[in-house]
Amino acid sequence: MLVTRENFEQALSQITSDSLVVDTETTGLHPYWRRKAPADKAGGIAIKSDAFVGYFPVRHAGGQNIEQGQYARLIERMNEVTTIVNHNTMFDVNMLAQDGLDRPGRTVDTMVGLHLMNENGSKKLKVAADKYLGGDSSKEEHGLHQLLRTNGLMVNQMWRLAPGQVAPYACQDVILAERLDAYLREKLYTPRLYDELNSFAQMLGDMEYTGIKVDVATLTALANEAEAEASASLKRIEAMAGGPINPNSSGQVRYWLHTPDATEETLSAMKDPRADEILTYKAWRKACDSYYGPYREWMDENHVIHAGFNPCGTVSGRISSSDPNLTAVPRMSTEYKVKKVFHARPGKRFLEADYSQAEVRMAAHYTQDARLKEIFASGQDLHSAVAADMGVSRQVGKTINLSILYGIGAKRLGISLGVPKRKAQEYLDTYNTNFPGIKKMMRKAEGVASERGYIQMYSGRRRHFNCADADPKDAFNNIIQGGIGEMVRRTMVKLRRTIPEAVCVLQVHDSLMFEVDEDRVGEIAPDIRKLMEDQPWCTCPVKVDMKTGQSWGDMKEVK
DNA sequence: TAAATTGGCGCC
DNA sequence: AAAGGGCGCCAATTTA
Repeated sequence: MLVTRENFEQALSQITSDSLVVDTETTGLHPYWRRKAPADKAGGIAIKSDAFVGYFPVRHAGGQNIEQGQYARLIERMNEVTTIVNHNTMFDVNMLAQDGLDRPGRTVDTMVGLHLMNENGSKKLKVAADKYLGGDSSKEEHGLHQLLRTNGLMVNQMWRLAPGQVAPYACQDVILAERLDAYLREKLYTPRLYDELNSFAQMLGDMEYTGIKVDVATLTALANEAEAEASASLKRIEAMAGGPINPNSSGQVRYWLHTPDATEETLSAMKDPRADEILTYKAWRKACDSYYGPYREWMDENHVIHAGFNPCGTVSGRISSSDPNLTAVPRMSTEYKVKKVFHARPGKRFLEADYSQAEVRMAAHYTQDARLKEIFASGQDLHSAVAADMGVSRQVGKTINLSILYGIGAKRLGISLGVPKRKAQEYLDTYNTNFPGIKKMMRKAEGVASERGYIQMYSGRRRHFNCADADPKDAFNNIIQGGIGEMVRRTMVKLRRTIPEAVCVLQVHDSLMFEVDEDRVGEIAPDIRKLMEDQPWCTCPVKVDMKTGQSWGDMKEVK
C-alpha cells in the first residue's frame, strides 16, 4: 500500500513484527558519496512486517509525503525492532542513520547469502530472484525504468516520481528480499555461515559509519609538498626532453626512451636519469591524484572518511574497500607518507594488529609441509630459514616465499630477481625439493576444483570453479587467501563481542586497526593479541604483531 | 562526446 | 611445459 498522512496511523499499527524488511529509495546515491554525488537521504521507505507491506514517501519532490512528525515516529518504531532485513542492508541502515535510525541489533543481508551461494554470480536482487525464485522480476522492473525514462530521470531519481508510481516497485523489493532470505536459509549449503556473514556485514557497515579521521593540517602540508615535487620534476623532465611531454602517457614515454612499455619495472632497470625522473614524477603525481586530492573530497564535515567495505567484493572471500579504497594506502617505506594523514580521534590511539606471514603460515597448515611447519614451530625467521635450506641469500628466499603461492613461473621469478630464467628455474626446483608439500597441494587443489567444482576452506566456506571465469589453477591460492579472509572475519566478530572497547576502524586483509582510549592501550593490546592468535583449528602457530600510535604514519611496536 | 578499454600502480 | 593470486582507481587512449 501507499502510505499517506491520512492512513499513516493505520499503517504504523500494522508494523507488529520484531523483524522488518526495510528498503529505501534514495534522493541520491550514497550518504557519504560527497565525491561522486551529493550526500543525500531517503526519499521513501518500503517496509514489510508480517502481512503488511507499505511505502512511506518522505522526500518526494512533488509532495504527498508523510509529515515530518510521522516520519520521526516511523524511525522510532524501527528503532524498537531487533532485526532489519534487506538486500545490501547496511546501505539502507547507513542512509537512514542520517534520519535518526540507531545501529540495529541485528541485520540480515540477502546479498551476502547470494555471494556465499555463488561468489561468481550476479548479486543483483532482481537477477537472483529470477534465477532462484522464478518469476520475472527483472522484466517488471523494466516498467519502472520505462517510467523514469519517459520522465527524463536517472535510476537514482525515483523520488522525483509521484509516490504512487514508486510504491508498487518499492513494495515488490521488500517482498522479494524476504522471499530470497527464506530461500537462502533453506537451500544454502551452510545456513550457519549465512548467519556468520550477516554479523560480519553488519560490522563492516558499522566500520563505514564510524569512519577514520583525517588531520587536515597534515593533509594540506603533504599535498602541497607532493604538488611542488611533481611540478619541479616535470620541469626537469621537460628540460631533458627539450619540450613538453606528459610523463603519464605511456605512449610518449615509450617513444622518448625507446622502451616496450613505461612500467616501473622497465624504467628502473634502465639506470637512466631520464627514466628515474619519470618515475619520480609519476610517484608524486599519483600521491596527489589518487590519495591527497580524493581524500579531501571524501571527508565529511568532521574530517572523517567513511570508506566502504564490501563483504561480497571478491571471489576468494576477502573483503574489498572503495570510495576511497583504504586497503591500498601506500606503505611508509614509499617517499610520500600518505598514512600520516590519518589520526586517531582526540583522546584515542590507534592499535594495529597484523597477522605475521599469514599466507605462508596458512600454506603450512593446508599443505602440512613438514619442513615449513617445523620452521614456524621453532619460531625461526621464515625468510632466513628458507634461504638457508635452499642455500641462497635471504632476499631470494624472501622473494620466493612471497611469490610461490601465486603460482609464479621461472620467467617471472627471473625478472623479479634479476637473474636468467634458467637460474630462476633452479631456485624453484630447489624450493620444491625442500618444501614438497606446496606443489603437491597445488596439484591436488586444482584437481579437486575442476572435478568437484569447488574447494572448501576450514570454515566450510566454498570457492566455486564451475563457471567459465573461474580457473582451477587459482584454487590453491584462493584457499590460502580465502582461508585468511575467513580467519580474520571470524576473529573480527569475536573481538567486537568480547572486547567492545576496541573499535575496529579498518581491515586490510591480514591486519586490523582499532581505535581505543589512549590510557587503555597497554591493557587492551594483550587481550586483542591473545584472541587473534587463538586459532585452534590451525595446525601452524599463528602470530600477531602489534603497533600503536596517534597517527597511522607513526606507529610504534607494542611488545 | 560519452562510454569502454588499456596501461599503470597502490595494497595484501 | 608453462603458468603472477585477489582487489580499486587514476589518466590516457580507443571505441561506439
